[in-house]
Amino acid sequence: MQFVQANLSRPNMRQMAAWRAFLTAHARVTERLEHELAAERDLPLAWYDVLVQLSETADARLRMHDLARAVLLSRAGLTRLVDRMTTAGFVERTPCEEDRRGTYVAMTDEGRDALANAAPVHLRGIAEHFSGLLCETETAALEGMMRRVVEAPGA
Amino acid sequence: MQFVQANLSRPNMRQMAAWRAFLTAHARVTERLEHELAAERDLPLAWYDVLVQLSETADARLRMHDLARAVLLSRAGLTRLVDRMTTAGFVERTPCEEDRRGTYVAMTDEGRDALANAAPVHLRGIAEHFSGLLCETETAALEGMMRRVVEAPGA
DNA sequence: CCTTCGTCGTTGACCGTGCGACTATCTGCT
DNA sequence: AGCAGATAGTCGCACGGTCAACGACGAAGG
Repeated sequence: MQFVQANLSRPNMRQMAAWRAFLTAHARVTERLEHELAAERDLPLAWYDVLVQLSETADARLRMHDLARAVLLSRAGLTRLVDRMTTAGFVERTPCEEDRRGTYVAMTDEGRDALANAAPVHLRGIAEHFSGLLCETETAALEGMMRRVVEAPGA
Repeated sequence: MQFVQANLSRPNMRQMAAWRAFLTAHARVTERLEHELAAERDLPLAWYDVLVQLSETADARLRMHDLARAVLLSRAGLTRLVDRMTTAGFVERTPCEEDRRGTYVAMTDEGRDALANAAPVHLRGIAEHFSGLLCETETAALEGMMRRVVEAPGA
């Protein structure tokens, strides 16, 4: 295991095969999930993501900046996404008292309903198209690898 | 291993953790690669992808339809991408004699140069941000999992 | 031969995202 | 207190993507 970081110059053939499989797997799965959610609940995946992130906080609200990091979006992109979700009635903006530059995004009851409604579809999709295809050992191994990739000193 | 497909209803906590790690890993890695290639060679990743696909064929040309499938893009999207790459001089369109509806996209010498120039940067990036973080066993395991996901009877 | 249907590639209208610039605000230092 | 620099969120712009519709062409059947 101490030679894991050895080959830093060029991936060999096996490594490239794994890399490509990784890319297409991601593309296929997200595509399937996106389509299912759009077809069965008429909800974009990005919206679902926002609702999930909000639902996992104690008071169902998050600062724009933190929410942007959580949903893998630029702050500018999130501004508009929250705009749309606000007019749809799923979230609302509230000013931040502690830091008057900031804005909280809070989930509305309507948003909570939409999430509760969409969650089963999405979770079933994940199980069907991803988790269900991996045994326990593999799942654990995958999480380890992915965590390492995420936490690598990248940028 | 015969219970792999067992839990098809909802992912458990470990499975969700793996799923999320998978998502963020993909986002982080592609983001890093995209930025590196843009910064060091001023080449979008999508352009690089097209050039790679073309370079891997016998005569360095591909029908629009096939190219679209290869780079995970809609045909409409590819039309515009090829438009831009044509004005940049990296590829050129040639009519298809066998089927006069069709169009071939062929890589130009300039395109070949751009690819040769960009490849080291991109491959180093893959090695540094992905392959290099996985040992041989893990790489093989990952490829197996991803292949299974891709080939699952999805849509 | 001609019709019908499917396929190939392109185009127009529209949508969503990232980047850079900008304002407002906070923080740390003198 | 006052100033410099960092940070939060928004906005204009350009880019790149999808969807629906279209014209051109090929394939199958009468």
